[in-house]
Amino acid sequence: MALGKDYVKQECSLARALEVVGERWTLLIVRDALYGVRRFGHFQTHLDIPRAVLSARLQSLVDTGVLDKQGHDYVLTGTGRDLWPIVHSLARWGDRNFSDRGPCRLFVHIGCSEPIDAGGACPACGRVVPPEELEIHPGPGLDAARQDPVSVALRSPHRLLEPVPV
Amino acid sequence: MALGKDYVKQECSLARALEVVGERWTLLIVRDALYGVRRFGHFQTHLDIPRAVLSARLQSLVDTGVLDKQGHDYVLTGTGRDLWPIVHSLARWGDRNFSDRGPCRLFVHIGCSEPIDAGGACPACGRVVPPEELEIHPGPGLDAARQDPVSVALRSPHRLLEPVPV
DNA sequence: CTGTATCCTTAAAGATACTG
DNA sequence: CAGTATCTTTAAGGATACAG
Repeated sequence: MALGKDYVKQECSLARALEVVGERWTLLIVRDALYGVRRFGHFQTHLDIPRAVLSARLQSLVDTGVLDKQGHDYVLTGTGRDLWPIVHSLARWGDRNFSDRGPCRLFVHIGCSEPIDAGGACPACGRVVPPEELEIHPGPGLDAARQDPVSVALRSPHRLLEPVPV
Repeated sequence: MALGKDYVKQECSLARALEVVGERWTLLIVRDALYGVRRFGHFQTHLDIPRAVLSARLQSLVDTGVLDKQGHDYVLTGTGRDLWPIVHSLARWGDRNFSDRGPCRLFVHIGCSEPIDAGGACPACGRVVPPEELEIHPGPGLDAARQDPVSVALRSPHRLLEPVPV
């Protein structure tokens, strides 16, 4: 993010985190990765991001240890997967405050068949559920007349292996 | 953030949230506000941000309903206070993954005298504790030789009413 | 003290074409 | 398919001065 000399000195945890995931596009890339996207071209199709920018972001995420590059696949590390509750909470915050129709998508813990809460935890089992144990369903925030390409294309996020037409 | 035309169409909750708080500086400003900062000059001193940029960010946060301008004070709305667990989780993520000495600051629920967990909840009472009920203590991630100006200047974040020398 | 306005410099975004 | 390279435009950062 290049916040500049002063933030490093400030010894602020939040600033340090934002140096890693605070740049434009970065958290959207991480979200896609949490949904199971691994390939350059699939990120590109989904996000409609300039290739040069995507290249730089992926490189940076590899450098900081959020992604690991395995052949042509970018796969989340533990550090990266650890971002899931944050990504989820932020999306829910967006829903609560800037959507007049509620969430665009609903996440159901496959094991318990319960929708997870705003913090990403399953009310039934109490755990923060990682994305690979979730089913995605279209929510009321989506245009009802339109099918949701994401939730239609897959039930579990980790079946999102092909680029989905948006 | 001006992510561009496509994100709005994408009906993505996360993208919408990032349009509001995803720009550079914005989340740092929100964090300061959560710590009790309200005045233009205090944000400016703390963050060492150009006045023009700070002015634009504050205006934008007021426009989106994260802050409310009351006279010369910028005070968090419910929407803004609602960002606390997210800001806290992100900072903890930064600590866990990018600090070799642990968190820079520790947050203790005043009522229960218990440090809150990574999600911002108090282990004793189970609630997600809002910042005004927290005491800040310097953590091991801080340079031990240096006093932490934030935790020295105040015990509760909401006593951070004066600009603190950094 | 709280901003706005100006000017300059740098960096990032976007579009497009090209290579392994 | 997975990127690089180049070019243009736009936005942001930093310094400074000025007004309410």
